[in-house]
Amino acid sequence: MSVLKPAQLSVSATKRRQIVDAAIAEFQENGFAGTSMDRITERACVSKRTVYNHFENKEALFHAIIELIFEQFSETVTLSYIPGKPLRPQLVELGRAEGKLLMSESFMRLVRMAMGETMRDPALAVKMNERAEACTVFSCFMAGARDAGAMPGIDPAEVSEQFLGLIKARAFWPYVLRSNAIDAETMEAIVQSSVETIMARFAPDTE
Amino acid sequence: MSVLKPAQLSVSATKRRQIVDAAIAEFQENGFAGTSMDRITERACVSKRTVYNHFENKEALFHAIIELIFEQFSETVTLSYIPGKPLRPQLVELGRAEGKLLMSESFMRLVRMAMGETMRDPALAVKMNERAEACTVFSCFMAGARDAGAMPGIDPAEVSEQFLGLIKARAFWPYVLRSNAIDAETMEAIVQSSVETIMARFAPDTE
DNA sequence: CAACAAGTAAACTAAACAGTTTACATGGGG
DNA sequence: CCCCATGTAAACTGTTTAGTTTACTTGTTG
Repeated sequence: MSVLKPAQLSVSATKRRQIVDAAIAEFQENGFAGTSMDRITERACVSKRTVYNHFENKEALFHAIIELIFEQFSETVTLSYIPGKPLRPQLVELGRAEGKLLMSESFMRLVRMAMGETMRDPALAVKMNERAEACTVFSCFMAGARDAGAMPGIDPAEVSEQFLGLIKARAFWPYVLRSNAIDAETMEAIVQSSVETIMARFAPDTE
Repeated sequence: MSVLKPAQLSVSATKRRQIVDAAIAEFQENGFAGTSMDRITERACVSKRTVYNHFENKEALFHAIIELIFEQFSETVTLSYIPGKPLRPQLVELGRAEGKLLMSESFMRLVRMAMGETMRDPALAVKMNERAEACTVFSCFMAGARDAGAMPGIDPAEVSEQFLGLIKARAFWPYVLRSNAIDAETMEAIVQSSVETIMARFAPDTE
């Protein structure tokens, strides 16, 4: 039992990394049922037994990977409302952060695959449910704005859902269904227009 | 070659119907890769050769079915703007029609599966792209409202996308990802609030 | 009713798959 | 320096799959 510090290359748990990387790619490209352990093995440049030493079976490998990717992305959008500063530019900033995530090729591939698998695998749906609390960031932001008097009397959950909805309607949804990539310019316009709508409804007096 | 009129039971193209029904169920339950032709055969109470007489292969059967279901649903939301009548109740009506579709169990199952398959099958993405023009209904409605002076100066596409986005953010998206069913009461509240927001932004003077 | 299109059951092929086993290699810590 | 965690290659099991073939039956139409 080695007691290596995490920063080190940990000998040949590099293997684990190779497996995980290969599995991510394969699952993203072919979904769960469409991916074979043999292909993962080959892509990872690793023996099949090694794969089964690290992960009990295909299902376990799949779940480990979903967990991992969600972890990686849940750290992306982190902003909170700063009292005193005007609301509009802060909303724009928040929208841009979300936009950046939605423009990530790999994130979108993951989401598309995961959606398709929630049907086959109810446990995955539960996992996604828990992780989907990234939306909490938005909710907390709106609560902060309300408490500071910038958006008096609103329901933070409702406003954050509407704001996210406006952005996703044009930046996320079309991308998921039709593989329409979105350029930075369009994304900026979407964010601006979404902020405009939210302000008109929930902070009409400002400005 | 029989020349039977469509209304008739067309002898044993009943078989075709059985195959299609079974395939719809299996594909919705297990996705493309997860579905076997044998299971379709069995569920259809039909011989395997019969399946292959009607559809060249699994892929062809899958595409025929996607086509079919989209056809079936593209007729659901059909409303156009009526000049003279006030805008708000008409928007509510439009929102309710969309809501009804989103509350359909079978439609949502299809969408979830289809999303997962768009990755594996680019041709499917193209097909969904074409079909997604159901959104045209919304766009035309908004254009009608603009031309009648109810929402002056708007971009119909933008408004329709925002309206749809607001509804889907709470009625569609959570359902897709987390299998959260939505009751009629909640749906009505969502429609009302979405209309409110759209009015605040794009028709503020009215009322 | 004869003939043919369409259906049936069941066995078959060839490939892919998840997961196991075997016999062997290696390299780093005690 | 020796030992054992861990890794490797490759063959193997048992199952599942898409798609074919064969020998036979049925129902509709001319």
